[in-house]
Amino acid sequence: MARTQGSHSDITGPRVRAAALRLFASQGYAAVSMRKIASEVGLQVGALYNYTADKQSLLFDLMNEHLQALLEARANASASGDPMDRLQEFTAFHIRYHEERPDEVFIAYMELRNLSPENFVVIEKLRDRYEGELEAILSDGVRAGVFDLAEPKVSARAIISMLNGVTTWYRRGGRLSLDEVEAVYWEMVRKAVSR
Amino acid sequence: MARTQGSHSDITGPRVRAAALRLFASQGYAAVSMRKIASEVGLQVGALYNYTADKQSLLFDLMNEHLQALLEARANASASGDPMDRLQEFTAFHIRYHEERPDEVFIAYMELRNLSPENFVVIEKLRDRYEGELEAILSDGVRAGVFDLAEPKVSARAIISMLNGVTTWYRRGGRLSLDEVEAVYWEMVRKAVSR
DNA sequence: GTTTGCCGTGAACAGATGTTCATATAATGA
DNA sequence: TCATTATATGAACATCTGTTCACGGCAAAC
Repeated sequence: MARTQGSHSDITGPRVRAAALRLFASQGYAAVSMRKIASEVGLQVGALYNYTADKQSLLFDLMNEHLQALLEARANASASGDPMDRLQEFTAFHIRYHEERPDEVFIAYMELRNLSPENFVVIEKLRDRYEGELEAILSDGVRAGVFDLAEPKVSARAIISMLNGVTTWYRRGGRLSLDEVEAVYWEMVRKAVSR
Repeated sequence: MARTQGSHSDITGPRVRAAALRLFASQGYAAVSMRKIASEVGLQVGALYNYTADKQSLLFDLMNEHLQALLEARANASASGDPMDRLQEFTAFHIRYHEERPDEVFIAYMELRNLSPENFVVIEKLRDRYEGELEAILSDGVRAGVFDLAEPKVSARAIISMLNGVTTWYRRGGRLSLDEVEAVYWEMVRKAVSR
């Protein structure tokens, strides 16, 4: 037997990545075998290696693409204006962007330790760049006298942790709409940074 | 060959759990084999089964003991008084208790998906009980007019997420002392819940 | 209509996996 | 001193692991 009718690289490739994403997110990188990914796509194991050099690259590529897309989306959305407006925009952006990509986010925060050392530094740098944007907003606000924060760097981490928590419990169709969730979190963030 | 001189169950047992704890925390449950745990303790694999029924029980026992101890520590420390004092006490308690047990905390939040379904519901219930204590403080505060929160349940989760973040970056001997970190977080929590 | 090369299969590899068990010794209690 | 028990070994098990590769058929290019 050989390739079945109508299969093409530009279809199978994304399907492999999508399957890996879903499986890594739900069971964890180490618990997912290449054979599980293959059978999810409807292939034999060997065929996966037409689309990835190895399992590690599959993980790295997923995280890298996610963070690249995140930074790009930020670059396009980034508001100018006073720090309070920028902070609100950042909060809303983070909650919405992450809610739309729960699997990517989950992997990016959970599977860091399964990256090879070289891959880890790459991903860490991208993550720091994103978190640095929030820190810059907070520092600007402190300088302008709008925010009252002794340690903007620590506060940035605290806010990111808080916002990331949304993805661990929020489910569409639940008691609260995403608009309502966003409003609750923004109220807390706004008050937390104000004097 | 058989058992080597001076080995005893009440020494080896804790050593097995300690090794499992350290390895699970640093590499993840799925990535740690029973042989790795055994060699960390200086045993052959088979001997581990004198101390645990299987690998899954090892994980469950670690998480269960951690959460039981956490709830017990809470029960002893729980302050009465007005909601603001109770919230401050909870914040300080959480940061300190978790900082002292980074491995246990890490496992309790990261390895939930590697629990069998039956074990998961047990652990989830314990975790909900802990988070419920914070929610109760917030609800009391809202009732008393001290706090201004539209959704105490959501706010409780937000605060827990924020506080948990400390363990992901805080390291002893860093730029900030734990007292300083605690102060920064408490300022943010206090302002976030106030009107 | 023939050739080319992409995209699969299926088997093989060397080693790792969780778990069980017959066996052997050291420590304990009689 | 001897029998018992607790605690370890080491080998075995069936299965799974990531990765490689010779092979073959399909579809497009000439």
